[in-house]
Amino acid sequence: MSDMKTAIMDAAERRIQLGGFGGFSFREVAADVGIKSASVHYHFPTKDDLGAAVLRRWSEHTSEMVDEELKKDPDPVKAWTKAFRGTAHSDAHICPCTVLGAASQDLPVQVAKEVKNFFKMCQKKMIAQGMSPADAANVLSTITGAMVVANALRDASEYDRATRELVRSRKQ
Amino acid sequence: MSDMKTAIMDAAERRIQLGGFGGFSFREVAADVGIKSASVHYHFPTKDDLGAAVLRRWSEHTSEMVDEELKKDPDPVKAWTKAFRGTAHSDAHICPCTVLGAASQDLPVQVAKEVKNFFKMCQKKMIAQGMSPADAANVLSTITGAMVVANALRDASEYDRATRELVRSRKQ
DNA sequence: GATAGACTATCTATCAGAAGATAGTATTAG
DNA sequence: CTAATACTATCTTCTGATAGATAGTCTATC
Repeated sequence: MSDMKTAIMDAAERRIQLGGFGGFSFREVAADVGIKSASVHYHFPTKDDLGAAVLRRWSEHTSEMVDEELKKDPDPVKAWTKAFRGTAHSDAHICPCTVLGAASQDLPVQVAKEVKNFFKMCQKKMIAQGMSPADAANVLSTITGAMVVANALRDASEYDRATRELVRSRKQ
Repeated sequence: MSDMKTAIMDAAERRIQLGGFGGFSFREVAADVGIKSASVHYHFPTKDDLGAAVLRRWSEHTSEMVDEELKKDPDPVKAWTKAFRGTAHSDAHICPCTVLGAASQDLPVQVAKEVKNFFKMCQKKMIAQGMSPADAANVLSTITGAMVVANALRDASEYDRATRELVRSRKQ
């Protein structure tokens, strides 16, 4: 993948995190990376393509991140909580799949499918790591919602408050 | 409040639930209620005004709904879980404050403030009902995230799976 | 009771800006 | 030379917003 293609995806990812699919334009992304909007179309023919590519990369990235965390601590709940915590405490504050998941009914099919795949990946991976389907659903919802609430309240520590309790009760 | 003003807010609320703040236009809302876009401006001068009004009404409505649930069952966790469950299983599938909370960094200040107020209201009310601040943060995040995940997966029963576990573990 | 004025709600028409997308052209590296 | 990359220029459509006209309703005064 070319540097420019990566830079475009970085910019688009950031803007999706801030304002969702309708919250970014080819012109904004182009300005972010220092080219013209028509040139973005060269790398990603349509907006759908760009959005889907960003989400697919995020999903792969998240999967790898969780694997890394699991090497440090074998508890899957802790691994997932910690992986999402990194996002909640980053400048972006929230994961792009969560932003689009909340508004997924108005998304182009191609993009909505990637959103769906992200959450499916999370659940399947959790279950493969030994969690029950019920626990997987609960943990995924809690860390997802914690990002949303923390983002809305503009207080990243809200993520820790919501998830600390979760990890504690589950350790028993 | 006039019937037309209510109808406009109903239409805007619905469209916010589907696609967020950028996901609706004056023309769409106007068409939904059978008037022209300029007439919507008569009732709500700016888009910010309309969005903020919708969220404020939703917040009040939610507060009342929880009060109703509490009359049937004094357990606040159950009351909140049930109130949000109604939204998750409705046609809209998700609460407008959650949609905008996920993308709240790109919102007009007036609207972002209403989103913040909604989540603050939820937490304060939970604590006033006897929940600990940690439990309030955890429950609010879980039911919020459950709506997002269920919406993304296009499966409302996912809300039940995520929250059933929560209610069980908390009852002890 | 009738009439003048004000208010309410909607309309038509229009604006300036931004959006996604395309065609055709230029530049540059191998 | 040619292939990859980025450009200029442009199109159409949609957006929030405003100005001004119109019709109906309410109210207060004569």
